[in-house]
Amino acid sequence: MTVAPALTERSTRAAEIVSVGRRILEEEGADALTMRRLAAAVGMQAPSLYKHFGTKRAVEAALIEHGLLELGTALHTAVSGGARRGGGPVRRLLTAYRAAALANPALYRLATAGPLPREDLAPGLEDWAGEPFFLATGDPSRAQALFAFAHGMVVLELDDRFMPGSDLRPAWEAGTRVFA
Amino acid sequence: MTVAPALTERSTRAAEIVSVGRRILEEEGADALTMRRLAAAVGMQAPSLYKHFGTKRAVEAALIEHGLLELGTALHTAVSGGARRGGGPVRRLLTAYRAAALANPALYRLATAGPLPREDLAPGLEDWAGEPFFLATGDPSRAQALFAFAHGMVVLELDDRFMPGSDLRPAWEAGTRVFA
DNA sequence: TGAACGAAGCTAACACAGTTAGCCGACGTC
DNA sequence: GACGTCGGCTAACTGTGTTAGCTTCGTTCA
Repeated sequence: MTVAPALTERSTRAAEIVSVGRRILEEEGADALTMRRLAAAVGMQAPSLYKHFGTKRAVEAALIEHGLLELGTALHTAVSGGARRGGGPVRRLLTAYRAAALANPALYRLATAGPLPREDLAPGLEDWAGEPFFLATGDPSRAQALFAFAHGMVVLELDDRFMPGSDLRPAWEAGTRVFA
Repeated sequence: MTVAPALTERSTRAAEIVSVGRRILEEEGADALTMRRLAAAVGMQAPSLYKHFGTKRAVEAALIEHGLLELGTALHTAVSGGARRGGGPVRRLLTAYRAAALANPALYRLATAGPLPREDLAPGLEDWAGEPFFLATGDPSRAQALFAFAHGMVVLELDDRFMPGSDLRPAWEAGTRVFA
């Protein structure tokens, strides 16, 4: 369970579409990820996209795979990185989680908010990406609670839901202390 | 700060629109809350809605006010409800939070996910609704962390993001113990 | 009493979203 | 050489939020 699952295989053209889609997502935000916009960026007309992906959700599912893979990679290395790095596993996990999420906000939201198209995802990927929470806590329920805290912090920060201008490091610190 | 702020005043027609909108939201979900659908339900054409609300976001802001008011009310009574009820303030707060959120999932999401149109909200409402987290913890950073945990749990549960079929009570219990 | 005016409805229309139908050229295979 | 699939195209449909412009009704004011 410690090696990342392989992503769904795609033709080179499909892979190119996903890659361009990701660039749009990061550079222009989720609203810009439109079938027409995506098609134009890859050099075709919108309906032609449907020769490669059955629906927009399927394109998003491919992007979600990349998001989960990167997030999972960051969390696994953080948790398994031994005593060399500072703090216990919970602290390292939370630090890595926040950094990975804020590095690609749009991809993070796509991958973690809204319903998950599990049938379009590489098998085992979701479990693998979430495994570090169990590794850091040693208990399924605590893992879920810790995941909820981390996701809540990130999503509330991205949505600017905390009091405007408040420094969030103490809140992360409070959560870290409480869960460690 | 302990009495709920007054909501934005509205004409009777505008109030009716909001009330109908809320019914649609709860009975048919967020996707069904369409300007045409809403207008039809209230007995008019879609463009006529713009005589009462400048934009769909404004209608949603009115609904958000109701959501924040109800959520805040539930949290305040939970926190201020003395030793009569079981557990400490954190436990009572989290229990009330989950119950209020799951009672009206669509309204909860509208009120807590995505960017908040603060300029369209009754002044003080947001602060007041979030105050119970401070009252239960006595510390701003712990309050933010606890809020993040609660919101994360609810939103992940609503999005069915936990392993399918998992009982979430232990996770809530773990969070409760950790923050109490 | 009548003129003026604002509030609140209407229809028509626009731009843009995802998506479908149907056509067509290039390519590989029997 | 025929055939079929792959991957592109255009045209078009439905549904979204929203705007422009017209009308109608009730109120107000000279």
